[in-house]
Amino acid sequence: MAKGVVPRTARRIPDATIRRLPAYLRALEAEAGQRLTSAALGVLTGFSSEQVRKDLAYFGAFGTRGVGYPAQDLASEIRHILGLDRELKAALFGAGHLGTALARYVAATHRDVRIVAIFDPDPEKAGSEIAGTAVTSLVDLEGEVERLGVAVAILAVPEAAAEPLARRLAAVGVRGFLNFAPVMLSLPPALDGGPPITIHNIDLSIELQTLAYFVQVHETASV
Amino acid sequence: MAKGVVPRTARRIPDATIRRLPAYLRALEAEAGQRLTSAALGVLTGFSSEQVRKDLAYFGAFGTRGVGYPAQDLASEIRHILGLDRELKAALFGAGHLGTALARYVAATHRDVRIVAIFDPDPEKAGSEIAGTAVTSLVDLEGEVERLGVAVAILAVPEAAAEPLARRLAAVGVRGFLNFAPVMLSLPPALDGGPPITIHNIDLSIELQTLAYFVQVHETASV
DNA sequence: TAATGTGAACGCCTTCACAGCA
DNA sequence: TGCTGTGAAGGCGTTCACATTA
Repeated sequence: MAKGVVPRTARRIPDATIRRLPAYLRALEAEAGQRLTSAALGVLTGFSSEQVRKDLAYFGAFGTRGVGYPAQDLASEIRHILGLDRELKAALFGAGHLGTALARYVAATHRDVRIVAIFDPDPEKAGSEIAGTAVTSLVDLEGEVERLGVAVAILAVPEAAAEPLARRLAAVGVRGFLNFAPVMLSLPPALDGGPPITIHNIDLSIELQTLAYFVQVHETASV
Repeated sequence: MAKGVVPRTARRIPDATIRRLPAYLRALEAEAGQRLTSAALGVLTGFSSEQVRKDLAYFGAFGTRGVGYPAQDLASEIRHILGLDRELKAALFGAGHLGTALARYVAATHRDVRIVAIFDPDPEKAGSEIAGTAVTSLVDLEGEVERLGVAVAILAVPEAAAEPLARRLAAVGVRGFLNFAPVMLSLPPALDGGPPITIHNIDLSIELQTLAYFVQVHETASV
């Protein structure tokens, strides 16, 4: 292959690969050494060295044969691939315990993601502040979201509130959702040929109930 | 998800199938009608009808050709498969905002999962109560866990605390972990040929950072 | 020599197509 | 007739094996 800049759209990249990139990034940032081999990165992240090499090779040839990967440069590269070299503007919905925990966690650990607004319908919460961001009522929700340029929404709201809210947000251009409510969000497939909408669901019940299965199965299996 | 050794059952059941069972169960309980076809279940859960049929067929022939599946019976069957016909005893670690939210959510929505203990090192929290369960200090952690028969642990603790804690718990027989700390837990592979340990990680950073990728990619793709 | 980058083989899931049965 | 249950086909992702190169 010709040397130099590798086209970023050359091949289709597996979702599974994308989901491993944050782990590589975390490991690279924690190490901060000069170089790491794919084997070392594998140990740090729990993936095989072949997996590490294949994943990274989708985006270009960042390593040096016989040596390994340059930690700093590779970290920058992954940040760029994930789009974390530009600040991601997020809005949080729901200032309950879950929302509060999320806001604090993001503020404390993600320089690349900024929570630009926190919305909650409770009038008693409006005006308070969580991790440096004011809690706002839902009056003029759409106006605020558009004014702030919110790209993604984090939904920490009750089950019934999630879908109507998501629809309103999708209508004003929010294209990513991190949904903690135990419902399958079904949104219209993006208005008028606009960019697709991505939904990531985090469902505690699924995790708990599948955990129940694996714990139970292993119980019977050992007999 | 953790891989885990697969026991000898009739057929090997894909992990992906297990992860869909809670969605079927939720849909069946919400409907509560007499019968549902695989197509109807598919619409409710967002999966294809073939997928629904294949998943259910792994465990037996529950449906009637030309008719569909009996909602009540199928729900019971799925609860049995997941092991939810016996109460799952869980302990929660960390009584911060996240832990509080989790405890309340589980208490409010899961009759089949019971949080039998909440542990937190903060002496000011010990003695208080969350969702009807007392918060306990870490004194005699092992004794309490064994006495209560804790099967799974929910870890809502700081990053640094997660792995040492998990090791202590694994040593006294806890076999399932739901880990919210952003670390790859690496536990010894189950002591003396005992049952395997299952770890489910819920990592907010991974979800946020991959969401950043998809939002970004679609941006460039549409131009 | 050591470790990357990559075609090929493999295995797991999903989708397809249809046989089987109330 | 209508919908389930299931072998076969197909697709996707991981693992293997090795050619490649600093």
